[in-house]
Amino acid sequence: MHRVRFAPSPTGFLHIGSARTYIFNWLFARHSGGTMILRIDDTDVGRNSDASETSIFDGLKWLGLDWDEQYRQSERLALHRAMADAIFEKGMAYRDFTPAQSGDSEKSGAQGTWLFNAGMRELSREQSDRRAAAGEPFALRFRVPHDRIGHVKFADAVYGEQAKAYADIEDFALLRSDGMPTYHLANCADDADLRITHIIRGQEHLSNAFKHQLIFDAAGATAPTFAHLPLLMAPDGMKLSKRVHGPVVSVTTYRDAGFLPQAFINFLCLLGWSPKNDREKLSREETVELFTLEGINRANAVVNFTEEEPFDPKALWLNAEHIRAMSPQDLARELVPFVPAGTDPEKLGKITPLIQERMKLLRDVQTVADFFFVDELPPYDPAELIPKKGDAAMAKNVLIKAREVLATAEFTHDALEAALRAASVELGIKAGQMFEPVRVAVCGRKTAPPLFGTLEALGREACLSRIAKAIEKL
RNA sequence: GGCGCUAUCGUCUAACGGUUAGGACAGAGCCCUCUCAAGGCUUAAAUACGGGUUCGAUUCCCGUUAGCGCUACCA
Repeated sequence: MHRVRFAPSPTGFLHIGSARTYIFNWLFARHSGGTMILRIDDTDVGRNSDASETSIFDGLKWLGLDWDEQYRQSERLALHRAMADAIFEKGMAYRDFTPAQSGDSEKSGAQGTWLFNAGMRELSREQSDRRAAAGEPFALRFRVPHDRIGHVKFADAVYGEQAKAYADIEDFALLRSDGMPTYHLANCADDADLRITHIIRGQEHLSNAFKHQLIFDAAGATAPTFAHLPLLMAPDGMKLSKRVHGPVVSVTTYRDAGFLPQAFINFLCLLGWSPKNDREKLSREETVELFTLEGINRANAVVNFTEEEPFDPKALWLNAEHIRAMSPQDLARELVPFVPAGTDPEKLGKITPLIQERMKLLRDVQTVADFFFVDELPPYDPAELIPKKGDAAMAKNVLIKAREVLATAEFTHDALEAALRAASVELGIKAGQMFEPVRVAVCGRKTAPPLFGTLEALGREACLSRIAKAIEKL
């Protein structure tokens, strides 16, 4: 039985990279009939925030991907310390009384890898105990066997066999001087305790996995299978970050713009994973069915966005595909939050099929169908009313004729079309020349949904009054 | 700097060591058409570079270059 976990730290908004990690974990669990675990990794007390946690839950709720068990890392500190103690008692960790390094002073120093703080590794147990008993603060560090020849090894389900020489791994911290576990320790202790079978997470942890392997080994636990995921990059080649790339990296931005959850999931899982059958648009069920770790590739993927167009064109296209695939009834329901409050559901039901294949985002209803929701059309240039190869006089004739015809015609798509086409014949003009002024009069612009359905949805009264107003303009 | 990872059209990707290197998005053009879409057709566009191994490398190996990640008492 596979057990996987998503373990976000509540220190920022739910990022699309994190969402993708969640999605892959979820797909793996559901595909294999396993267990999905949500674990809030909140050991960094200073940086945790409630807003961040809310954002994570909101985001996951919107995605609609459930989980089976939930934990909070901060409630499991005893477990973490027990593991640290066990490792310490085995002599595989030691106390480091060196005061915490102030910031990134020599972070990118050119003098090779830092391995440990001089003098601390060799402290005798007596000395160490005495200083600790005296209340001197210390961090607990893993005693990496630097002298040992050979490598720490593990098989990554995505990246294959991994090996790193003991001599290249620094004595990382297990416990901070305030007694709180570090990420490495807490992670491994929890993963072991929760009997996690597969750790599916971002590639930024690939190098950390050697340390984690060391911890699992030291604690006498079998390490889960690691499966690292290629990272999401910005178009400028940088790692996506809220700070430099803004709201495009936040899941709620996609939700608020009117992405369908499944379209968003579809887009994200195609970034770094392929069903290998040229399928692009996938339903949730199909994705679960097709998902395997073998389909994950190794190169980072870039999410395209610009100042003008904040969403990846492929994400937009997929969203449009999913929108078109919905029943108009379902779509109308999704549209409700994007439409003026109090919009008549019946009217929305009439409008929806007219705009369904003209939308990329749900919020597009506001620009594509705006004229349905106002009593009075915003001002437009009367010149717009003049049809191709025509003049103001023709426009006026058309509108007067249209007003006459529409006053009596049955207000259904087919009847309307027949009536207006007949009218154009009567006037001796092309059908297009007939439709264009009517469209502008009724919609306030030249590009709009199909005319007859629009007239029908708008209703006789509104059409007639808008045409009358247009005639006045000429 | 050290260590790790990666490299196919602009982007996402496909290709038992043998294909005219395929698909999709975005672009261009045509068709359809009451405008706009949608749809159909067409088009342009890639194996980073250099060495091997092999009858034959996108595919395997080595090097170079480039990018990314880690190198914290953040995660």
